[in-house]
Amino acid sequence: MAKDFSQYKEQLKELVKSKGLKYSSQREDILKTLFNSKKHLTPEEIYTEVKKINKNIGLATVYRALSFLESEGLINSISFGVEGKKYELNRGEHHDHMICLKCGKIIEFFDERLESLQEIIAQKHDFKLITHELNMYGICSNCQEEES
Amino acid sequence: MAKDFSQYKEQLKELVKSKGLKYSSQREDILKTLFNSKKHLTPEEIYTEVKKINKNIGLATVYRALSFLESEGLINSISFGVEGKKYELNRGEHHDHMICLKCGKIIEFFDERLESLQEIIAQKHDFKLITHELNMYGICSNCQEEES
DNA sequence: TTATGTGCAAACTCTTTGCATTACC
DNA sequence: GGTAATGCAAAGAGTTTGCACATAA
Repeated sequence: MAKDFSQYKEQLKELVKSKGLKYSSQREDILKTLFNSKKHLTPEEIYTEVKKINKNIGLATVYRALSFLESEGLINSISFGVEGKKYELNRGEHHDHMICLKCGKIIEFFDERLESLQEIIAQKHDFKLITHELNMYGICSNCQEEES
Repeated sequence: MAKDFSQYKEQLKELVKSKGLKYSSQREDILKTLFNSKKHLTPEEIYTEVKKINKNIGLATVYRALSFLESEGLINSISFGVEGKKYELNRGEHHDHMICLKCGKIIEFFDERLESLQEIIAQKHDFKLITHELNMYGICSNCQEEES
């Protein structure tokens, strides 16, 4: 069952309170923008989106909020070769990415075998695995059709 | 058997010739710097290194050479969260990376099971896999000892 | 000789920071 | 009322580009 936005909002409120910080509508709006997005967004895209709700927000606030939210684990970022950093809401389900080199489409997937295999490899190197990032680059099925 | 530098130099010469371009000592020096390095280097670090051989080289030349060499597959780049893009010589052996979050150490590894599993997953999504990048983040064995 | 490659500096893009002001607790 | 958060503008870092000159073919 997917969480609805009020649960993320609650999470943010508790986090802010537990740290003795203050709640702000800006951080909420940014979180909501990521909640509503089906794809990964750049800081610039988030800024544009949030402005539709709150015309007065500044780009610096977006950057500040993003690093805060990421350091607290409410959101995640991925960085692909050329396109720079992109953010997504941490919906509590780890996944990896396939990125189409033609159209830029991002396919999210999860495979348990991949997870456990990495754990085995880490152990072999006496490495304490905390997290990982797997990006598979190639051509998505749509673009393959267009090629032929 | 590991290749020695003359083979990379030859590869560069042939590439340049086949494209109707010109050979330059700068590109060679940059390639040699990557050949001699045991770790991944940032453009700035490469610039500093190359300057020891060729005092007159410009940073712009380093950037231009790096994107040329990368687009031709002679070198590879990886980009970790904060530290930006880093380059390494393509020694013809694909590998993935473990990155220690404490000391920044990079461990290279290769595991065939990981490769074939990705191929299987890609097929399931009708995705034509071309390349991938797997970064595992955690604590290396040295840093684990220090912790306890 | 002629086009590519280079070095330098300026331009650009992305991100961070300083500061006065606003707004939460 | 006191402190964190914001908006703005300026500063920084990293990278790219324009142009005149150097150099390989």
